[in-house]
Amino acid sequence: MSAHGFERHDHKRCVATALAEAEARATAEGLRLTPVRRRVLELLLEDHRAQGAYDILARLQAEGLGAQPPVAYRALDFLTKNGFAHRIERLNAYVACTEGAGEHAPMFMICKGCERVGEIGETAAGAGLKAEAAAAGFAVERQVIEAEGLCPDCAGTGA
Amino acid sequence: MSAHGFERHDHKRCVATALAEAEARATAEGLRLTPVRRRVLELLLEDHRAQGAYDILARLQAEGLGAQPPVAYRALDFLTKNGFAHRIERLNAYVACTEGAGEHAPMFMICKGCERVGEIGETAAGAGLKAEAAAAGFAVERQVIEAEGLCPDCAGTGA
DNA sequence: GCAGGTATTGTAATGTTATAACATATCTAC
DNA sequence: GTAGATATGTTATAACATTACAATACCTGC
Ligand SMILES: [Zn+2]
Ligand SMILES: [Zn+2]
Ligand SMILES: [Zn+2]
Ligand SMILES: [Zn+2]
Repeated sequence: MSAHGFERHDHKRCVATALAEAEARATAEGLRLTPVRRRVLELLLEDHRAQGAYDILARLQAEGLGAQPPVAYRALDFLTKNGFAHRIERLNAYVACTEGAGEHAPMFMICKGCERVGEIGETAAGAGLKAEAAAAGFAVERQVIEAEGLCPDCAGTGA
Repeated sequence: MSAHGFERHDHKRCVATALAEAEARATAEGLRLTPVRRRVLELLLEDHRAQGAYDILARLQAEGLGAQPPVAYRALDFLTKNGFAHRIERLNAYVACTEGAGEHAPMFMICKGCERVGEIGETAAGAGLKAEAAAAGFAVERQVIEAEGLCPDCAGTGA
């Protein structure tokens, strides 16, 4: 089931799976999923909305896990560098990864109605981008593919 | 000459053409290309690098054209809304459009070596994005497609 | 177990990007 | 020339991000 995050689903299971996979991969690859990092991942997993670094920071502060911006940014850097989360450039915010595997260059769909962000792992858009870049002799190191609009639910309600 | 901005070219002509087209389109569509807006467009056209709002603001200040952030942001908003310039989300910065026509959803190639930004008007990436979104029932209003890496010149030098 | 190096966290200060809100001026249409 | 719309001037503040350095935790070899 190609979960892009908008369809109805058992989100508790969704969270549990993601967390378990993260733990497993961290162990396998010798990554240290420390308390702050793990907690930030949990916070991002709470729903499929993107959260800003300062939203995360506020939560950490409330829990006594860190008081200054670098605490949040460092955890988010760790999570994004290792593919547990992604940064949404359009929003200057972060979402938990819903595609599990390590390296990937996904595309995102950002709903202006409900603020959810859907992820698609490998896309025609990504392939197209690589092809265009190659044709121009451009060597791609990182790519950003984001669509902003209305998710199926929100488009239906005319919102 | 599908100018993506990286190839060698007569940049004076490049600027003159863009400016003339902007004037023409502004007149045709009843848009007001005021002194500040026109000057900001000129500043963006100076080269094919992206410039931050505060870079622009500094230039305006030096020229006595405006002293506060909103002056720069408003001009940039006008230019981007009307397709004379584009915002590069990855850089929180702005480039002049090199594709002339009105509505378009381009992709950008951001060089980490020389900081130039190349634009491609309509791309396979854009088409792919639309297709993926449609398949997911997502209604796209705006899209962001940006590749970061090395341009042909910079990739050659191993930089 | 303990020294020494590496990775992580704590904290203060600061830098950068962006907007809200409201006053004033300019343009356009009638 | 007056009214309404559009654009600009200005203050203040919000939102996002990093630098720099100190302290601690952790691993690893001995
Ligand atoms: Zn879920
Ligand atoms: Zn939605
Ligand atoms: Zn040029
Ligand atoms: Zn370059």
